[in-house]
Amino acid sequence: MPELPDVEHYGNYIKRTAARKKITGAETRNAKVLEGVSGKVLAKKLKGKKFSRITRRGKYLLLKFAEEEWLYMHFGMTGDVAYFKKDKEAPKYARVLFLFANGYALAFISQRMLGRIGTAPSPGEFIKKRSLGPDALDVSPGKFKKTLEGRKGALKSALMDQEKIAGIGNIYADEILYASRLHPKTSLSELKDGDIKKIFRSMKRILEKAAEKKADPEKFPRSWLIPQRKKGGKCPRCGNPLRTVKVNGRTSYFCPKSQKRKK
DNA sequence: CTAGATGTTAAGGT
DNA sequence: CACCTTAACATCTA
Repeated sequence: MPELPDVEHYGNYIKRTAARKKITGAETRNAKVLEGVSGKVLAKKLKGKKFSRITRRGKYLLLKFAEEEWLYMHFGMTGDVAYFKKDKEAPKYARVLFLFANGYALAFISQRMLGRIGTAPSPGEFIKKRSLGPDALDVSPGKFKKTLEGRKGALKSALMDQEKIAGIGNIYADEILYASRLHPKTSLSELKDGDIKKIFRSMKRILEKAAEKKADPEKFPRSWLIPQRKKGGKCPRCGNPLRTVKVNGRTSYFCPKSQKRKK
């Protein structure tokens, strides 16, 4: 479930497991997830290095392993990381294993193989190349307002546009809209300043709380939409069945009672 | 068996 | 340029 809170959690996990361990190599089991680098070159680059710094921008995790050398990870629609003892069997769908001198390995897991791994000279260069917007947890209220103001299209599409704000996907966009009591098809042009403030505050609160709960929906407040975000789900506020509508080509869940369309 | 699932990108169009 | 839609990617599950 890799949106911002999930990736934040993976980064924290690596910080307390694989970080600062001496790397002895990398085992690529599915080269499909590699971008711009071969398994052989990746292993050679990493050998003898350590992941010395870990940072995140939106849904991308960036790991420093040398001067001007960073590894980036993106998880696509499904993904995880797992640190395990190498004499044990690797987790299912482990596509790349980073091997350490202590006998452990870090698995990059990608069931649907939509995840990607590559290298970049620095987070700054990487962000520029991908045109990533500010991280959703970092963006200031002023910048947020400017990003949404005077534009066309659906609010939800803008929230999910990684070049505008990085980190929000379909699931958390629904949660933010639910908290803001806005219909998923609300367009940017009908938003008032008060709405933008409300959306901003909901966004920060939700992403922070979700990251704190390690992106585990079972630990989310029961007032949230996500645990009910499934067929037959009910609105935690009023108990009525949630409805769905397509926005941006993706399914949106919402409460028809509290998220009415203004226009 | 079929449709849809947390994402991104390309290609085409308005 | 800004924005929209559709398809594709590979795999699993309802």
